[in-house]
Amino acid sequence: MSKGLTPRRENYSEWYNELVKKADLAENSSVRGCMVIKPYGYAIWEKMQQQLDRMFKDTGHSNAYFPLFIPKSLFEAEEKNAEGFAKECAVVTHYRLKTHPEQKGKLIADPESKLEEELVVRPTSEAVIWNTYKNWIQSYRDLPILVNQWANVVRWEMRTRLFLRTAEFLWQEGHTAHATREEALAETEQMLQVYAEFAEKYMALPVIKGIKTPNERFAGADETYCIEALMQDGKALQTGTSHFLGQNFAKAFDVKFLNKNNQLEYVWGTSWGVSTRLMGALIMAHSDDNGLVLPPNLAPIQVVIIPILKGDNTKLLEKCHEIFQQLKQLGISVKLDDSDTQTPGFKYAEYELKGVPVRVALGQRDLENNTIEIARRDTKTKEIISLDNAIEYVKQLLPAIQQGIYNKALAFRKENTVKVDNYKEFKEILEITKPNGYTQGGFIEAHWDGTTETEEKIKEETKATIRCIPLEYEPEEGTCIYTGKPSKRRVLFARAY
RNA sequence: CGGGGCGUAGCGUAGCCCGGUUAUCGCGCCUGCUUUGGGAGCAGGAGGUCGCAAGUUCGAAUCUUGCCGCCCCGACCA
Repeated sequence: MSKGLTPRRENYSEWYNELVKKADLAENSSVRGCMVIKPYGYAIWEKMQQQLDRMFKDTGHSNAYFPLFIPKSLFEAEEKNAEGFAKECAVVTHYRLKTHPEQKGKLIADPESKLEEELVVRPTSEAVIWNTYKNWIQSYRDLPILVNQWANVVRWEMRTRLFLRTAEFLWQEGHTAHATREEALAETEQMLQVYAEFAEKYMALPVIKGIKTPNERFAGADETYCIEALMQDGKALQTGTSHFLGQNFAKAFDVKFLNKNNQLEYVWGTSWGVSTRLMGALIMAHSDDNGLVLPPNLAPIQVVIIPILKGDNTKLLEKCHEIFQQLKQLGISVKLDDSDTQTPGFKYAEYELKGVPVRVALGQRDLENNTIEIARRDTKTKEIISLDNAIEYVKQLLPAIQQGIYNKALAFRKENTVKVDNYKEFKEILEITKPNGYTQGGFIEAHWDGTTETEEKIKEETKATIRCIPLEYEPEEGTCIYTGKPSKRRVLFARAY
């Protein structure tokens, strides 16, 4: 482990890449565009999964699993969806290898094994799932269907970055079917709410809920809802989406049901997902030049105990084990690092790099004074307190850190969200680098005339896109910053990942 | 797919322009001793198809050609 990270102000994306690797979250694999998620990184993902899964179950959903491969004919069925993903699909064309006729030890796809129908590796599962739902649904009594799946998907991206954009990634995709438009819309909004709550309470990440413009909408949806977060470099990151599919997939796959009046109707659908990209959001929202900063609610290790070993450590280690047990009984995930292969200083740096929220250090001197040193990762502050209060102190410290991290991110977002009313200022804001040396742009609230042409022009000229039409913004009369045409509400612009 | 850059030990690199003993240095790794309250010190040690292939040459990490891979910038994207 080499010392130190590239500071954010020197090179923000270098900082990100190094952090992901040095904190043992993930690494590049020998497969182009695909990553290996390492145990520590996967542990964080598992914490996310567990909590999200709980929230899905609490809102009535069940998990299921659908195939990785989608026959091309099925994939084609919903035209817009197919078109939207066509350019990034991996396609299976053969089902067998054979020895190379000339080169010993080499294999080639057996030309004899060409598939009659090619298989698309799922970039998303609407096609297989709606094709299946067709068989599950006859009557209004079969509805709603509330299913989620945890799976991997493949999107052949041209440029990839660990967690933010990889050719294969892990996610969950919810797919629901409903008898009415209202019910499907309510589901779409409910799941957006679930995502927002998860982001704010668990990831300590404030998010803006909104609706995508037609241009940014999911291929095959009537409406796409999203949550958008602001990263420390001033770029926006979409952290979750929830789609109202209307009857598009029902029509494409002929999914009808008999309603109470004995009339045949198409089913209404939704789909919603979050991915391992959340890991990228977590990293870029909170971490600093010393490494990861993890919110306690998602930290695989919430508290680490480091004994300062010297001479006879029997009493010291006894005390450490006692503290370990007491914290563990409170349901805190705690690690006692009593290895003598590293010095304490090394361990401090290491656990800081890994974002462990609370560090507890105990040495001979503490035993004599009946004290203990407690350090918090988010503020980099440490205190020496009485050993008698240690457990209680740590217990209240974890929620305080969780809140502290959220508050900091929220304050950052407020500082970096501006209302802008003319295009000149709009362009200037995007180019200003803040005193910290690495924040540029941020969220810009501005009026837009509602046309795709204007949106595209602004994107071409500034690289900023409309992240969403925020749900919670009050309507406000104004004029489009680009065309001067009338506008009824502000939308949220930013440069985005 | 266009434009730029890079492949030398697990990682980061020097050497290449101007070919010539045993391929440089740092981190990491191993052993031993001393250490341990913010990334320990000293001593010793292991580790290399110089991306691959062909060519030029008495001789190639170094020059030439071809190929492969990776990174950065653009178009596409959770």
